Amino acid sequence: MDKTQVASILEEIAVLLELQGENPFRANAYAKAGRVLGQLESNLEDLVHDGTLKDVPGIGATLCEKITTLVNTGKLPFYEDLKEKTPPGLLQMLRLPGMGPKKVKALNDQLGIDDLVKLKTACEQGKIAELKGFGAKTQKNILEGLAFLDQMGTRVRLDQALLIAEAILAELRKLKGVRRLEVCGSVRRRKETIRDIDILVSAKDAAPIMEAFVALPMVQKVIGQGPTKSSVVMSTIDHHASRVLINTDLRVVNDEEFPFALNYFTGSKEHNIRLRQRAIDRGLKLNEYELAGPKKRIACKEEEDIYKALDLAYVPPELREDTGEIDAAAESALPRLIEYRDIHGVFHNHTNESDGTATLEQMAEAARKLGYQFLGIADHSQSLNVANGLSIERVKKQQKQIDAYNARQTGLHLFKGTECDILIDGSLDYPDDVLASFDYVVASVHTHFHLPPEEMTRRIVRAVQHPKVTMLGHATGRLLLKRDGYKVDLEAVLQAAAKSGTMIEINANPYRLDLDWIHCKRAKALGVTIVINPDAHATEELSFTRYGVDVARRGWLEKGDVFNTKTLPQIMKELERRKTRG
DNA sequence: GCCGTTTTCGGCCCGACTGTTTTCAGTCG
Repeated sequence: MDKTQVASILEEIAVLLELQGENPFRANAYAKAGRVLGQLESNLEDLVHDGTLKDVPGIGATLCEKITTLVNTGKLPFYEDLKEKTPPGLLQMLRLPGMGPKKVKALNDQLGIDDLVKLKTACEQGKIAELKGFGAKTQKNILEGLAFLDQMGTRVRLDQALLIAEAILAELRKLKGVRRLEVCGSVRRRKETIRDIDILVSAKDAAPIMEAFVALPMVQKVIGQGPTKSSVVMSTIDHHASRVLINTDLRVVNDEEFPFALNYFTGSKEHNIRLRQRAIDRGLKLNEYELAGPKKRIACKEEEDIYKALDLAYVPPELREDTGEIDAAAESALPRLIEYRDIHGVFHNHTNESDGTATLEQMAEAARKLGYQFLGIADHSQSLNVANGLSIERVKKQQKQIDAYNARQTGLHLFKGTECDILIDGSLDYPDDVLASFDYVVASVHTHFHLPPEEMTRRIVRAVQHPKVTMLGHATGRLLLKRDGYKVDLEAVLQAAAKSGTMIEINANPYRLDLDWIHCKRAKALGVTIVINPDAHATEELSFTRYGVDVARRGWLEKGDVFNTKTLPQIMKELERRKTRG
């Protein structure tokens, strides 16, 4: 059983324990261990086998033993028993806003309610309002929540959250009295999926801001409205015409408090706990309103000042995941993170010759307008019929078209590429002489997703080792919130890439964001070069690149770690070198 | 269940808001 599966079981155990009425701190220990495992860079199997698992912070003797059992046998009797004891309907009930483990347990114990249907009936019969600790309002809220549950997804993608967050900021910015404003939380940290949006505003008078916020046209439902905090459900239609619903909180503080609140609400929780501990070690107190010693406050105008006051270099939001950033900040060893403006062009893009919507000319013009020095054209290869993959004849025709374009000297250079399918056995979809006609080759898996992990790993490693392969496309094939990646031993893939000098792509399509940020650090440590590609199928999708830069930043990558930060002459030289090598 | 350069027991972030209550528990982030 792999890391992700173990992590999700631990988090499920935490919920089940809470529903049993267990000590919440015990439950939290499982949840925390789950999160820690989810962020582990190294292979869980390795930690288990060399006995270093218990050295991972948050994992003690008991959890070490349970995790070991899970990894080795794929089962855990403790977990099975817990699941046996807990009706699955209780977990559904927890999804209702305002319903936590205590209330669910009370309903189950006192009324025997163990699923959403029974809950709805009890509400309609007025039985909930009669219970101690419940009332008419709670009963009504449950009914409203039940009606809402069907349309309410749990998380949304980063691009969807940013669409809403940026629209809200634009509206709030217009209001009189607003001094500073910022989106906080996981959106500011640029996590790949988002559960809720946190907006922070500083103003002298909070009330009018609150009023305007809950009256925004995107607001579908007001969950709560207090003097300094409001909570609503926002609704909008995204670029692909699908409805997006997301919880959004607004906090209003005064301007002196703004940097502290900004820091606090940006999180992550684990990062905040470390910061607060560091404050305590210095005889200070840090919370969302102030950094203070026993006698007086330490003035901080900006968020940077808080880190400075704690003898730390400023930690960019993307790094605040408690994966060593505080120690690095203390030693002035933080990376100088890559920025969007460092990118001079991208390699993995499609035209209407395969499954894109724009012509080669249109894609080139869009890239030129973005200020890129180059654009790589990488349409699908011959066997991928569903995506109108290019026959060898059509490849030759497209390459002539590219030569003709480059001869015109528009200021943008087009590279001849292909997104070449990795066939089931790890061989490539064009013969070597055709592969040699491209400037570069992106190799990707698009078929046979369900191979056994060993076979999938062998397949991808073989492709990575192929001398004509320049870079590996979307390493796991995941589609966020839709489809898990194929089962592959990424460590083996990264090691193979390091050895053969093959690059690994961060696919910046917001559905993918694959390679995941977690693996970027490991790739860097192994000396693998990363390349950020939008996988654009339309001119406007070239802008996906920004999300790939976000992933790279979360993965501690610097300009020098990413191939497409190099200038056109440098890239031409490097691609030429690779061609003559193979 | 985890953790410890004050502790091997007794903490574990803590404040805002809601709804139920006459002082507070539960939920959420």
